[in-house]
Amino acid sequence: MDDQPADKADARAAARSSGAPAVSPAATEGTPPICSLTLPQQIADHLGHRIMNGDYAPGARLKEEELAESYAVSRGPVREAFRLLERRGFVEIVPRHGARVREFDPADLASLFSVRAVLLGLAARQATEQANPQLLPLLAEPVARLRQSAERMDIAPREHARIAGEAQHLIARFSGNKPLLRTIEELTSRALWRMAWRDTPLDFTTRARRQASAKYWGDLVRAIKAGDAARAEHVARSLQEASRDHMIAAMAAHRAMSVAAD
Amino acid sequence: MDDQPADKADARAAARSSGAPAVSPAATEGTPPICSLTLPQQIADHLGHRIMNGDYAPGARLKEEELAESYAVSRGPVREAFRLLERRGFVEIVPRHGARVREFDPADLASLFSVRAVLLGLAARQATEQANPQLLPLLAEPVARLRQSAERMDIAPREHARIAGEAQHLIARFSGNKPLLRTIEELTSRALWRMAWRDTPLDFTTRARRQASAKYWGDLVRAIKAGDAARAEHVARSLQEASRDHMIAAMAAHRAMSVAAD
DNA sequence: GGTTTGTTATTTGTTGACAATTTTTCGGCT
DNA sequence: AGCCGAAAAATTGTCAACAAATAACAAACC
Repeated sequence: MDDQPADKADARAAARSSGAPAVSPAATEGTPPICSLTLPQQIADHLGHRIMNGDYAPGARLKEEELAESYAVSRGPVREAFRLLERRGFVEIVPRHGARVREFDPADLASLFSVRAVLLGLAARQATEQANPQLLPLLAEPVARLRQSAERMDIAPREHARIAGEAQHLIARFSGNKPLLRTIEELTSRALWRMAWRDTPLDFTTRARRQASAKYWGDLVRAIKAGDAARAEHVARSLQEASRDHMIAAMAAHRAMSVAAD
Repeated sequence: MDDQPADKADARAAARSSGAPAVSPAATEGTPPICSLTLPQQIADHLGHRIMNGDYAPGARLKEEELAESYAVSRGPVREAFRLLERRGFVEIVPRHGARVREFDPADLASLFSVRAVLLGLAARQATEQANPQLLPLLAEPVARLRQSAERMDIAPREHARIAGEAQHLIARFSGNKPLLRTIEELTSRALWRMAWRDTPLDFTTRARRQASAKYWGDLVRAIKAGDAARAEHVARSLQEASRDHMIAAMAAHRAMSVAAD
């Protein structure tokens, strides 16, 4: 007696009532109005996290119907979620072949950081030129925490990275350059994804590295305070490039160890 | 006797047979297979050109159904075309309010070129480091044409701009940095759109400017040939920054004249 | 008269079905 | 046995209709 659309409707109902794989706060049917986030956006966020988590390997196909079923929605929102994820650099959409998780080209990681380095350099320069008096007070706190973290090594690597990212974001924001901010944020999300990749240690933050980084940040703050835009650019860029080189070296070492274990 | 869906179907049929506002080679029903380009892509291309042409003012709303009817397709492809155009920076999509042509913030134009300048600087540096022997021969032709154009002023401004863009693209390609190339191309498409805006003269290419530009290109080629990556970066960046400053000045002058005409 | 609220109308969000295309599989051939 | 070709299955592309949300408008109230 069950006609075909019935099972799908049932699946949706089940997913909605049992909150398991449902998008997030949709849930118990009693909560009607405030989702604020669009359905495709919720799906994109969730899928993005799953991709970062390694649930989908790079190059894996993302089938529309399959995901639509798992999220208990139709294919339309899923398709739009793909577009959002493509914009964020997580997937690539090939016209007649569907969406795939973007491949992981290790060489691109270094390239990504090189680009980010020059952009953050420019951001530091323009932020110095803007000379917004709000910047230095706001920057003081994360920089102090970074220094403290380098001295006492009492902050987890992820937290250390988060604070550094916060400081970089401040620089980008106060550059007063909207396209620059936008571009940096896009590249950052891609870079972080690749860095967070699976069993990569992510603990590139040795004591020496943290101390070097703290020194750079001190120099950068001084340059901004002095209004020396050219120096600010140079310091910010060098900071990022040093970070990049350290990361590449650490990854090479890690890889060598892995190979040796075979 | 005509029910509601009939008129729409008629509209589609009419648009298909009379090739007027149809996308492009869809047409007479007999030509089935080779479109190679997806429907949303065709729509996005066409809409993009219309936006560049000024047919839609910045901030104008792009209504799905309206465009769907004009292109004789459903709303689905139009919606996806919006997403493509958003990626290219032509429109912005506000979740529950639809798509609008992106506003024209003159300040962003200078910012865009600043970002482009540092990125092309990095591209020149890395292209020099790569030292691919194919680059210099390929670069020779457009640079020669640029120099000739500066001497004889016998090339239209648009063509001059096109050749310059071609040379820049070569630098970006031969940097061997995929994320960099990608980013530069994205920014370029946005910048060109804004430059081509309406009655803007676009003729920033005075004789003096062309000569200065040609000189920069000569320096850049020499730096690449000499393998001096740092100098290549500096020259390429300076070239773009000079171009940016000239453009800003020209636009300010143009604006002053327009205001004086009131 | 101005503000607020209820109603209507337009526009976007979502859905399920159908069509076109691609990928896979199976059979036949060299 | 390996390879090419054709049918079948699976997957994406497109469509038209329905539902929800927003925007516009009108009327009533303060």
